[in-house]
Amino acid sequence: MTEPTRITPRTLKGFRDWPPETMIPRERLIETARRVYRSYGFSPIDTPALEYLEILSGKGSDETDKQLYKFQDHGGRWVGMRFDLTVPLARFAAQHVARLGTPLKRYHIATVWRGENTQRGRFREFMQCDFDTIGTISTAADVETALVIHDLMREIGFAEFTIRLNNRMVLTGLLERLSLADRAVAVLRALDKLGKIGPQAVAEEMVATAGATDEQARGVLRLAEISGDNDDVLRELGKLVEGNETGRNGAARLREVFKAVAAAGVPAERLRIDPSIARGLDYYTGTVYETLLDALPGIGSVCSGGRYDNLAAAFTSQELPGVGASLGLDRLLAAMEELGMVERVATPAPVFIPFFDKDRLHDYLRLAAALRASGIGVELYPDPKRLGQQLKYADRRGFRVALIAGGDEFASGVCQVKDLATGARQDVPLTSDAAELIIAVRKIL
RNA sequence: GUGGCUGUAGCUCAGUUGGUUAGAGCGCCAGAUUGUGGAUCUGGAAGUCGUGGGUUCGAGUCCCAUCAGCCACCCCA
Repeated sequence: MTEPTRITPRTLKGFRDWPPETMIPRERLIETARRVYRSYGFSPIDTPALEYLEILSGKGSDETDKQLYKFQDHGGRWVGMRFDLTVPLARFAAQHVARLGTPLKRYHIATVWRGENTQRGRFREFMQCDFDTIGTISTAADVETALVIHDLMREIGFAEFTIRLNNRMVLTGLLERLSLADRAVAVLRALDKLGKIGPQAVAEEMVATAGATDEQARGVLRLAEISGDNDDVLRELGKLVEGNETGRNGAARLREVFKAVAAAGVPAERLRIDPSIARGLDYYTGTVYETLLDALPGIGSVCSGGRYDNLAAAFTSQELPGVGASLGLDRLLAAMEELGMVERVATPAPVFIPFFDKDRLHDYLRLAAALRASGIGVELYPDPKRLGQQLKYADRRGFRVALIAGGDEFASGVCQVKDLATGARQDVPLTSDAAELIIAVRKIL
């Protein structure tokens, strides 16, 4: 026998494996997102990972085109892997909205791919959890979007986070007043960096890359000088866009959204009107959202989104306004891990049955089946090894309860219920339906 | 894509101006303890020093390339 040539097992840059101890919390996060979305009436959809290249390219900024994974398929078609869930939604809506009707509320939890350089909390393959409301321009939908973000974060277990709100129309209005509207993209891109590089550097960038005058740059940066609580900011903002129709509407809408979100019970300290956030994506036109973790702002926004006037203009003449946001699941998970919020459990089932007596396999199988029938997850150890070893295994994996039954127990018709956290044991009568056992186990769980 | 830092056992790391058979802690496996885990003790397995070249009598150590991770730019979840 010659030694076979082995291939080094490895994963691509920016792509990762998910062993049980990371996949279990990841699935838990997905379940939470689903539950919250559904509670607001959003319905699930899915779309293909691969789309015709023409569907995907040219939809975001020129950057997204560069990051797009693209290739020719076996039939010579140019195809691309989706880099977000919004463009596929636009295509989906254009194709199906006639049948589905509006408002169309959908959520979409799926993997996306971006061929960009990796960093902490930044991968080439990652999961997004999008939710959008399409076909309405009502402020109610903007408000609901913020409420969903809030519920989502709270349900996931974050107490301290900040949803930053702005409205693109405020910025547009301001830029119109300053005669900078034609250079909006470059100006807003610079402005977006305010928190990171400071007003001085932002002004320099505006002059350098957007061709703004010093005076124009100063004008934009008056946004940054606004301080105080949310009400103060709103008031100042109003003054700044005075006399400009778009800006006034934007400020009014921002105020409306903010008031309604606060009225719906979101604590004021979770909300922050921030006139400097622009969001890079060009298609946002109204309210924009960004969510930062107070304990880890450096990892970036974990849930971002906004309102767009016309999502599917590239695909249909039908106007489809909408609003939505995207939870960056893998980034959030990376943050939670860093903050020690991820409990390392390697078993999804809470109950462990050691294979104690090698002649009692059938009894153990029946016992396990009875508990599963009542909705309790059970793992039966596959080998009749020493009990100590089996319990050690159960301990390592994080099982909560062990059901121990050997010759003594079977002889007296009981089963030992052991709480693995406390070590407490108790004998419970073993019946064919295991009713008392189930009650005893439930008490511990 | 550009620039900087890093890469030794499953994990965290040590490894002297290049010099014999590359070490530790934790973890893992076994035993002490043939029916009870988390503690202790004893023993054990495990590394082509990221990978491929080069310099050298000799490379974990120096040089180059490459792959991967982290950081910055850029952009974003």
